Amino acid sequence: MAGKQLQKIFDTLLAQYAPRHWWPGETPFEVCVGAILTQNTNWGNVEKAIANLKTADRLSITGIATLMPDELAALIRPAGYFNVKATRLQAFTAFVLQGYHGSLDQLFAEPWQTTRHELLAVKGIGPETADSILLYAGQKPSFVVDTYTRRIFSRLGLVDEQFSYDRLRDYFMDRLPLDTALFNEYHALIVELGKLVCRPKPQCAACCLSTNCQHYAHSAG
DNA sequence: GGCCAGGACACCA
DNA sequence: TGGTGTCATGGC
Repeated sequence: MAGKQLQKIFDTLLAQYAPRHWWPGETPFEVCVGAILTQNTNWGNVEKAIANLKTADRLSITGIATLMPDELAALIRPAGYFNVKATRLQAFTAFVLQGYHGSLDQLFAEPWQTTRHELLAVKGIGPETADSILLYAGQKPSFVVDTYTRRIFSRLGLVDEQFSYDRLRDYFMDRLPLDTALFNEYHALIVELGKLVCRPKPQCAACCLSTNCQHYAHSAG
């Protein structure tokens, strides 16, 4: 029943916005970098940081791992929190180098639940970042929950806004088939809707649910 | 000039 | 276990 509801919401979003073809990133490693850099940051800023890494020919596991922390921080400065994220990027590259000989293919060859557990043990990789890496870089069926997911589905009355990350994630994974393509598109569509209409402090519940809301033009800027 | 953006972590009660 | 402060740039 609830699964059908989630499927219907997905179908509605897909009809409204069309496939989003996520994640923006030319390689799995670029997706991993983007997942870390986008933490609490506008994607446009992340693109600038990634462009800097490409220009410096440092968008690779060893390229990032062998930079001095302050040099890496300077390159990713546009993404914000650059000192914190430089540490996190190097923690991730060290993890892949030490545990998997620098090979993402080897990392993703494990059972993905094991990979998730290991990713969460890397300092600076929380649940959303781990799930983004698994889903969009590793093509594993791990549903990604983000701020928009929480806002939208709590305002729809389907979940409690106070749900933990894992409980919210379980809500989707217990009700949808473990389908990588479905999870990929579902999260992308949620973000698309969220960016357009889901403001942190809506004037009414419809502000995050439909572009037809009378407040939409105002709240969406 | 303030708000917001595709979080995570340390610290404290 | 839950709440709060910190990390920071750039667009609107």
